[in-house]
Amino acid sequence: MGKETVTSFDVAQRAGVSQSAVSRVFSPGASASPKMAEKVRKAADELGYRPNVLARSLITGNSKIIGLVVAYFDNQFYPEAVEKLSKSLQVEGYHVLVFMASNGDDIDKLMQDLLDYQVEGIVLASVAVSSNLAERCDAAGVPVVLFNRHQDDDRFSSVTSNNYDGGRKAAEFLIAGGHKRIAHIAGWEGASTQRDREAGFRSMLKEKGVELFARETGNFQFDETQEATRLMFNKDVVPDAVFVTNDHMAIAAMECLRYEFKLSIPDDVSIIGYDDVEIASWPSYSLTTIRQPANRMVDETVKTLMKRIRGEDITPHKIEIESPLMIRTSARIPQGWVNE
Amino acid sequence: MGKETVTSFDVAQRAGVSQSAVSRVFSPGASASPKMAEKVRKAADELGYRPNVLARSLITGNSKIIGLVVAYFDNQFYPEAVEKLSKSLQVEGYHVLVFMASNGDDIDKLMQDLLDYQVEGIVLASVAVSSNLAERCDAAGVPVVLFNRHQDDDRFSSVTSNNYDGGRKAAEFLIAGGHKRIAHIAGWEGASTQRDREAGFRSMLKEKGVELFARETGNFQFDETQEATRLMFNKDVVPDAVFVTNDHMAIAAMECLRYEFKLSIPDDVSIIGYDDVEIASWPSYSLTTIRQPANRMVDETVKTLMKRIRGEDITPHKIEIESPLMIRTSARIPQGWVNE
DNA sequence: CTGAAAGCGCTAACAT
DNA sequence: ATGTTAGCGCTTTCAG
Repeated sequence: MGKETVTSFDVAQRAGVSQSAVSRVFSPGASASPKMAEKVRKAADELGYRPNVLARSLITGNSKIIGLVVAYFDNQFYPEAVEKLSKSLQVEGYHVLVFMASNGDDIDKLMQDLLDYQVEGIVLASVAVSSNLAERCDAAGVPVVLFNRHQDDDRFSSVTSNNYDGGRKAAEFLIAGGHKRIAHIAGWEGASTQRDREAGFRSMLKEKGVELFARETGNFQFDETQEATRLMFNKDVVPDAVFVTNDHMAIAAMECLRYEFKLSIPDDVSIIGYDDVEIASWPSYSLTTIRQPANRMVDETVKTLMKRIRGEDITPHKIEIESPLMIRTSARIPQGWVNE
Repeated sequence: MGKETVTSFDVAQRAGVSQSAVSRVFSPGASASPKMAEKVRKAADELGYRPNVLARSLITGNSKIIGLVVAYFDNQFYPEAVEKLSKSLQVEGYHVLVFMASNGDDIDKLMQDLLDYQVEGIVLASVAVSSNLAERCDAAGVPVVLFNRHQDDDRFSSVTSNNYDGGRKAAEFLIAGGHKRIAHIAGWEGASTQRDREAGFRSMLKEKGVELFARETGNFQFDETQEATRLMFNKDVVPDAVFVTNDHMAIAAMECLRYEFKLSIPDDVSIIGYDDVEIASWPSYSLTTIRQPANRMVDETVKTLMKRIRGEDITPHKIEIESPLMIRTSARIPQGWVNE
């Protein structure tokens, strides 16, 4: 086990130049003669020198690291998004420091830890945070973007799909399909996505004069969703359609409906989800769902972050991405339906 | 947007003590009188002071960050593992800096970047690395553990399941089930997991005097696996059982077999996977598979890393975790089969 | 274009 | 137990 650190000083010595010359050669906007650069590069290679990013950031203030807080990977939407996010950030020269928020963790504390690492930006995936922390991030000049959530706090940017509209589309499709007993299985009500999707869903129902037939909560959890499904279908009269708040939960419901209740989808009951995760398109589910475009959401997240880091655009934005209905076969297709 | 950094110096001033006193109060094994600690804490709180981890690490040499390189999240096994890994490391006071290796990326370069961040350890999930890099990590005193892969290079620790044995179990189960045309769909052959699982599988086949009926490659990819499946089943005589190298691919194969070939599982063909990801247990698949215990693998990874970081145990180890057969219904269950 | 010198925020001897 | 003094490895004025 070796631990001899090769410093810019060592390189300077070997190349017969000053230490600051070495620094220049390894800095982006450097001014060094080709000859010098050559000498230095050679010496560096021979010694196996590489600049210490941490030392650099201490002085420049640019750690080149972005903090990411994410609650869980069960819902496939998140690993998908995180993979894309990480890759996008990498091409910008940034890297992601991950904080997994275990259930019941103090998010504020996590974010403090994050700030201690001198992150240049923070993305919060599916977690909310106190306004006290918002304050601190603001004070530290660290931009925060909420991914797939939004909060009223004006200090945060957020990137979501148009959840309200998505909810409306789900309702419209189900109603047009001639369903008479339309139900909803909800996620955790503290989440803005849940509230917005449901609000949109209900607004369309109302507009068409349709009453919500039943409602249960699955809390974004697979098991709890199955429990909710049982509650909903252990009745004399059961729904003929259900809008489930996300695909992960929708699939839980489908498994339960098919294998415990022996119901046929969509003949006995139509299911609509939200997200359009990879799994949704597998033939076993062929889930009709509202597509939440992870790619575009990530692009906007990165763009927002970079702008704010570069100080180009200081004001937080709430970005909403359009989410199309992906028609597959888990929900009855209305006669003559023409998708917008 | 503020950016006034509060330093230990500011706190010292306000508390009327020396700067090093502040440092001591915020250091683990500090020696500070209760009174002093009190004063300092108060001043720190009022100013919103928090130690700069990067500055600290510059001097202590402990960045408290672990580098993670991971290739993809498509295979659910990885997000599961990464979530657990991140959480475990967090309780040890470490955090994970993620590098996503896009296909075709130069892993060596990625690892160099990682080293530039002064990571204290590196875990490589499903990627291999040149011995040149092994050299550098060794020189830098940074322990590397291969997760779910192994390499012959002695400088790396590795944590895998007992893939060879797992392959044997799969074959044994299929043979005992009376299958006559046993096939294999392989992953990328550069991966040790693939080689080991297949080697074990074949060794048991041989032992029982059974010939491998067919073999195709799915390259760990969903689509390619479906292509491989088509190749294999667009024949007059087709397999009556197939061992697929991992669950992710096994599910791809099942989708193809059921919905394109209208085959019944396990009546027409038995399927065995490997990993036991969450999805495998869903009723739609009820996949018989070799369980690769992510929990234990992560525990061993963290343990190995911590030991080496603390300098307690310098020698790299190759750890193999036992992997039990999870019997579900995707493969015919042999008459009177008794699981070990 | 290059070198000398200062200092980023902190910890760790070394004194007291 | 506390303060003083050196740096960690680097970037960045400032002279030359």
